[in-house]
Formats: sequence, structure tokens, C-alpha cells
Amino acid sequence: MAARYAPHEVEERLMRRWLDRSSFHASADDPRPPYVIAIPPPNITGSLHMGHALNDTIQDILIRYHHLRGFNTLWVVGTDHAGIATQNKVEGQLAAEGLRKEDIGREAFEKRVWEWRRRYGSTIIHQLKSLGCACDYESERFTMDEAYQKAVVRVFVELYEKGHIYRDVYLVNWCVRCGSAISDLEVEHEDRASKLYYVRYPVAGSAETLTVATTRPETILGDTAVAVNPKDLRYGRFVGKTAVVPMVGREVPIIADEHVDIGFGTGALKITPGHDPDDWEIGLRHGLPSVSVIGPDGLMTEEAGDFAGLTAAEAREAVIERLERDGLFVKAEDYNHAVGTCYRCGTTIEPLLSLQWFMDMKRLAGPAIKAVEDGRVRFVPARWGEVYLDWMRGIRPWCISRQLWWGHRIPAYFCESCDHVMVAASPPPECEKCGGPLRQEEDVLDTWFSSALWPFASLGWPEQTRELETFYPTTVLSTARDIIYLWVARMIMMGLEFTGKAPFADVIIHPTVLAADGRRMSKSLGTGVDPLELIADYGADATRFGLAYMSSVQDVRFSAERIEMGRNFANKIWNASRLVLQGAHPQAEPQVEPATPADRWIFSRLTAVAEEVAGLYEGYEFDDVARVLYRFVWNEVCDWYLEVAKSRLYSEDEAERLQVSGNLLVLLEQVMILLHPIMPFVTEEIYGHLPQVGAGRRPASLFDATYPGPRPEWVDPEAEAAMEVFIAVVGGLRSTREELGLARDLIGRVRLVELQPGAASPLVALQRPFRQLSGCDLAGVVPEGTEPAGRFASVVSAGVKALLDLEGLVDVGRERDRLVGKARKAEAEAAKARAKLDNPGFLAKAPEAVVAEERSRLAAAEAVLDEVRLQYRERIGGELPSVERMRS
RNA sequence: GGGCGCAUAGCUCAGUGGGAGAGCACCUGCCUUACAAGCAGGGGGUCGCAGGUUCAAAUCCUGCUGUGCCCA
Repeated sequence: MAARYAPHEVEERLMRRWLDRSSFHASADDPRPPYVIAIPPPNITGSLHMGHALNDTIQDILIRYHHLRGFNTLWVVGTDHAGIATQNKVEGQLAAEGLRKEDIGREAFEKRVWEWRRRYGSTIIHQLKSLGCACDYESERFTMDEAYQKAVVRVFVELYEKGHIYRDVYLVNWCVRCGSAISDLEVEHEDRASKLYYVRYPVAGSAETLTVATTRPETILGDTAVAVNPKDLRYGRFVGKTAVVPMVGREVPIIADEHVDIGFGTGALKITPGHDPDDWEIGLRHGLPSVSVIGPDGLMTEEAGDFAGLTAAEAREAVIERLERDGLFVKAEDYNHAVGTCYRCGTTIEPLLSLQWFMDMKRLAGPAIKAVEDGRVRFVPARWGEVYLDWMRGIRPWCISRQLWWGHRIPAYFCESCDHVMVAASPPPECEKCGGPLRQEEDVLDTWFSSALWPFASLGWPEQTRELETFYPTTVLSTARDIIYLWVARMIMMGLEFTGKAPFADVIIHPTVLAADGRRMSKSLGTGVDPLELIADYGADATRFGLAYMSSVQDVRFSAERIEMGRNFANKIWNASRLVLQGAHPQAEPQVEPATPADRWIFSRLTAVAEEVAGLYEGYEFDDVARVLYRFVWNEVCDWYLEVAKSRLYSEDEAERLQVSGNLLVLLEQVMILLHPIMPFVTEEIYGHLPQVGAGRRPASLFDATYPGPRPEWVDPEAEAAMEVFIAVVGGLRSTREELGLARDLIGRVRLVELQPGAASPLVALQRPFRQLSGCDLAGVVPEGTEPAGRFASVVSAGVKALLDLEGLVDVGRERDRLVGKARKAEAEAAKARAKLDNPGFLAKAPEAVVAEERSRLAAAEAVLDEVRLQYRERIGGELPSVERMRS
């Protein structure tokens, strides 16, 4: 074994072995209780980014932990077909060949997409392997699989028949570049610097004008009303009259509507139901007509008269120019406002009237709201449940049709002769009304429509498969917060509607890993960090450990130091195992045979830690899992147990070597199990070196090991207390030696004073390690009151005082500094405690235990002070300077 | 405009009513046969500001400032 852990060769080899052995494949016939996670299916055009890395680390930790706990674990893996994104990729390929998709036709285009999918579509799934993810790769699913398509069609037809899906003309978010409608959730709003234009509208039959303010003067051409607030006294007299729309001369009503913000602009609003969502609502309330002056191609329509054929941006310039000429333009002010953009391509969204398929979410939302309210579905952290509920309670219809060629084609058929619409799972031969020929709807469904079925469709629904029976509903969903509406909410609705069960019990919303600037990682700003590079630089275990350590409930800035910490930890684990594996007696039996307080202590701590960590998993507190294990392994196992064990491990006495070796082999195995969910590779590799594994007395893979259960016989509070004394005394002696500047190779002499009978016995039992770790010989134990005379430095711990003989070793100046420093600390401590104890309110109201603690604190500090004063008098001469004098 | 978070050591973060912690960075000394990706010792914080509740506040409440995100 090399002195440094080298992750890369190990990771590749072990992942290959796990896959070769089908370690991660779950059987529906396994009788153990199921534990199931459906991965949020990544987009086939994507590659692993930091959000995935964190989310997949969390899921893998849960899967591996529960596998160790004896569950039949299944991690369903796969991808979604990402309609727009994938279509964009292939259109890009075509463009490179000088072609448009229309040139090759729909069928050929679909073929090209499938070809693309075969070549690139599983990139991200392969990347999961480099992170160590224990997914069931043998059952990889894709939202365009044949079986999955059937599920989608089935759902569509059923929802249509129930009246939840309908077709209507509505104002939708139109992306001109994608040439498709998108849903409200796919629109991102960004603040942009713009102008607010003030324009005069003549009032018909009078010399007066009304001035309105607008950010989009080009839509004036589509105005069908002017609105004011009914409470606005300035304009009351105009309501009921008509205004003349500039340029087009259309006479439109002046209406009163509560929605109008009196403080915005002039308080008078132009109403363009065909191009603004708020105006659309107002238009519905007042029965206004809608005029579309911008078309799906982003160009002005015939309705725009002189401006037809211009782009919207060109039209804006031209309109302003024209208004100025007509004397109707008042002014333009700087103004910032939010502009909707397409979340896939960033193009400004054009609200357009369009005939689309919609899903009415209200009725589906009811049960999904209830499921969260009554706790059948639990969000972690809980506040995300409120976010979910807020959105669900105000849910709006979902535009589910997309004008794309890649996706689930809507199973609706239009009669060419009578316009009858039929929706059916398989194409009907002819119109059921008139027998005329049918034409299938060209549009496809929003990708998220199919993703919403993932937890059950990925298990074979609507077929009642063994998998569905065994593994549904799933256990946990882990995801990012920006997916709550797009996906989590819709999955809960669909799951309840089609299976009668919520698709999962717990929803973990993990934190966002932010860039160093405290904002979201951004490709365009170049602030992203590539997890694959981290894995290359530090190893997968280090990356996972770092991410787990960062994954608290709050967002966290990425810091490479965390990953480095993971790398150092992996190396520490590696080297601790080298000590054990190289130092263990070849004939040692892996069994716990406590011979010293240290042995009893470490196994007592091991059970406590195993239990504590199990509790932390219950609450999904992965950062604390990482923290607790790190501290246990590094600061207890390595710093103390292994150091103490060395004296026996390197002993001449074979029985001692056998005894401690047996303990070490068990301890190492158990520690590997505890660490495995977070750091699967290094632990699996070390596990493979254990003699008990080599001998075939354990499962061949650590993945199949058993998490440590309760071991009451190992629980030993006395041994824990004893080691605390050992650690405190050895630590105190080390500090003292440094403070006094004692040479490293100088062996000190320590006498122990027992303040309680028997308190020194652990130190005596561990006198060889005591000597090695403190650099001091134990030179006897005496009862309290029989302290020897002489120059000593004292270290006090529970029940024991250690006296380090200073005779002839130390100069007076150093000793004085040390005593003064010690006194200062003790004095501050005593003062703090005294202040509390002098407070009558504290004595009267604080719990007894707290008061008692404070009293003993004061007593301990005063004891130290007394001793320091005495030593000062004896060795330095005179009285210890008072605290005030010490400060100077 | 509405809502949700966050503010603790130089940096990144734990800590949610009883004496301020970790990793990194820093200082001192060590290549001590598991590990220099390490070992031993050490310094460093009026816990954003101002009020309030309490015997006791980093922790609970109110306001303010700064900052990030979501919704409209």
C-alpha cells in the first residue's frame, strides 16, 4: 500500500467491479423492505454540474446507507428527452450542414434526434459513475422509451376524458426563437433598463386628450381600450366615453378597472389584451376584443397597418417617430422593468394569442395540497413545504402544448371534413362523426408533462409490473429548489391522480452551491466549478465528502478547501488502515478483546457514534454526519486510539500483539462501514485488504456489509471517563512542556496524586502509551495530602493531579511566565462564575444542575489559583501579581 | 410591490436559551518507520447595528442596515 491514497485507479476499478457484479441492481422479488429513490431525470443534453454533483451525492449516501441497513435499495436512473434543448442541438447540427428541419421533414428530423440521443444522450449517466453513484444502471429509463410513451398517451387521454385537458385560445408565452409556446414556469424574469413612453390619446367628441404611459408603444396598434382606476378622481368624467387610438384611429372605450395602479405613469393605462397578460385579464372582465399586431414570427402583422412586416423592435422606433410627427408623443422617461425571457434560450418572451392545449390544475391540486398539509409528503427543510403550498393554492392552467417536432406528440386527431376533435390512445381510422379522414395534432407535449410521471412510469406503469408493485411509492425525492413547481408539485399531482398514492414520502430540497461571489454559479460569468474537474483533482470520495460537509440547510459558497479537506481525510483513512493492516499480527483473529481502558473506550465510542450518525441520517443532516465521522475517525481513532495501541502493536509480547490486532481489525472494518456511504471508494478498497474479507468470512463488497447495530456490551461510560482523563493529562503535560521549553528528547518524571481513590489507575494501566505520548515517566501514585515536596508543574483533571518534576530543568523566568498565564486564565474563569453566583436571580431561577455546574467551575478555578499562588511563592518568591497588574 | 433566506475568527461555514467551535490561512517546533494531504504546541471573534424579553441571548421578539433568492 502506497503512503498516499491515489484515488483514480481505485475508483475506476471498483466501479467496474460493482457494475460487473450487478451490485446496484435491485430485484422486485427481494423480500427485504424496499428503499427507493427516483433520480430527478437529468436532461439528455446536459452534463454534470455542481447542483447534480451535490444532489447525486446526497442520493447515493442515502442509497448506500440504507443498503447497509438491510433495505432492498433501488435507485432509478435515467434521462428526460428535453424537447426544446434537444431540438436546438439537432437544429444546430443541421444548420452546420446548411439545412433547416423543414428541409428534411418531420420524420427524418426525428431520426436525427434519435441518432443524437444514441451518441450523446447518456453522457450525464456515465458521469454519475465517476462520482460513485450506486444507480441501477441496468434499468436505465428514458422519457421517450416506447413503454414510457404509452404511459404519457394514457395519461393525456384520461385527463382529456375527465375534462382536465382542453384546447383553447389564450394569451400564452411565446418564444419567437423556439417557435413555440412555453408555460409560465419556463419564463424567467429579468430587470432591464428601458423607457416609459407617455402618449396622448384624443378623447372622441372633445378637444381633450388622455395621456397614458407604456413601455411598449408598438402595441398601441393593438389597443382596444383605455382604463383608469374607478377611484381616480382625475379621470372619472372620461369613463364611458371613447378614446381614439393613435395611428390606427380606432375608437376604443375608456373603462374603469380596479386593477389600474393610480400611481403608475399618469394613472391612465392603454389596454392591449392581445399582447399583455394583465391587459388580457382586464379584457376578459370587460368583454374587450383582442387584436394581434405581432405574429408568431415576431414580425408586425397586417393589423399593424403601415408597420406590418417590421420586427417589434423596429416598429417601436417607427411608432415613436410617427407619434412625434402626429404631436401625440409627450415624453420618454428612464424606467426599469422586468422582461420575460425564455429559460432555454434567453429570447424575450412575446405574449401572444394562440390556440393551445391546456391543463386545468385546480382539481388535481386539491389532493396534492392535502397530501402535504397532512404530512403524507414531507418537505425537508420544512419551509419548502410552505413555498409549495403557496404556489399550489394559486395554481393556474398549464399550457402543455409545444410547437416542436421532438417530444410526445399529442394524441389528438382532427377531422379534415368536419373539424371534429378526437383524443385516443391509438389513431382512430376515421372521424367518428362524419367518417372523414383524420390528421394528428402536430404539437408535442411539454417535457415536464412526461417528467411528472417519472416515479411510476419509470417502474412500468400503466402495466401493473412487479417493479411497480414492489418499488412504488418511492421513498425519497432529492432535488433543487428551482424544481419544486416544475416537477415536484406536478409529480405529486400526477402520482395521486393515477396511482392514488403520493409518489414519495420525503422531499429533500438541498442547498444551492453558490459561486465564490455568493451568487448562483453562472456559465456566462464563468463562475461555475466543474465537479468532474474536482473528481479529477481530488478524487470522487473527496468531492463527495466536501459536498456532504457543505450540504446544510443554507445555501453555501463553494470552497475548494472543503474538497481538499475531503482529500486529506481520505488520505488519513488510508494511512490509518496502513498502520492497522501492516502492523496487525498475521495470525490475529478479528475480534474485540478489550484489555485496556483505551480498548473499552474506543468501542464504546464506536457504538455511540454509529447510533448518533444513524439519527442524523433520519433527519437528512448530511453535514453533521460528515462532521461527526470526521472528528471521530481523526481526533479519536487516529489521534488517540491508534497512538495508544502502538505500544502493544509493536510489543515483543505476542499475546499483546494478537489482542490489539484483533481489536484493530474489527475497529477498522466497522469504521469503513460507517464511512462507506460518504466515501465509497477508499473504504471499499481498504475493506478489500482486511484479512477477514480476504478469507471469505465477510461479504465480498463493502456495499453489502451490515451497519453496526446496538452493542450494549460495548457501552462503557467508565472507560470513556478514564480516557478523558488520560487525554486531558497527556495533553496538559504536552502544553506544559511547550510552555516551559523542555527539550523534546527529555523524559520527564510525573507523579500522580489521586484526589479520588483509584482515579489514577487508567493512567497506570496505560503507562507505556502515557510515556510515549507525554514524554514522561510515571514515577508513582500517592493519595491526596501526601504530595511530595519539590518543584512541580501540575496538571489537574477529574480526580487526578499530575505533578511534573521540574527540579533542575527550567529557568525561573519561564516558570514565572507560565504561572502568571495560568493564573490569568483561572482568574478570568473564576470571576465569570462568581458573577453568576452572586446574582440572586440566577440562584433562584436557574435549574439546579446549572447552578451546581457553576459552583464546581468556580471551585476548580479557585483550586488552580490557590495552587499557582503557592507555587509562585515557593519558587519565584513574593506574591503572585494581581490580575490588574498582570494585564499590564 | 409581496414573500423566503442569510449576516459568527482573515476565508468558507457549524452552533438555536446556560462558559464561542471546525477546516483552511497564520505563528513556534518537528521529514518521530500509518500519514508533511502529516505530527505536537499556540495566537485570533463587543457572534451586522439598535432596542426588547429573560436570572441568563450568537441563540427568542421588534426595528434598521447590508446581501442573496423566489413570486408578481
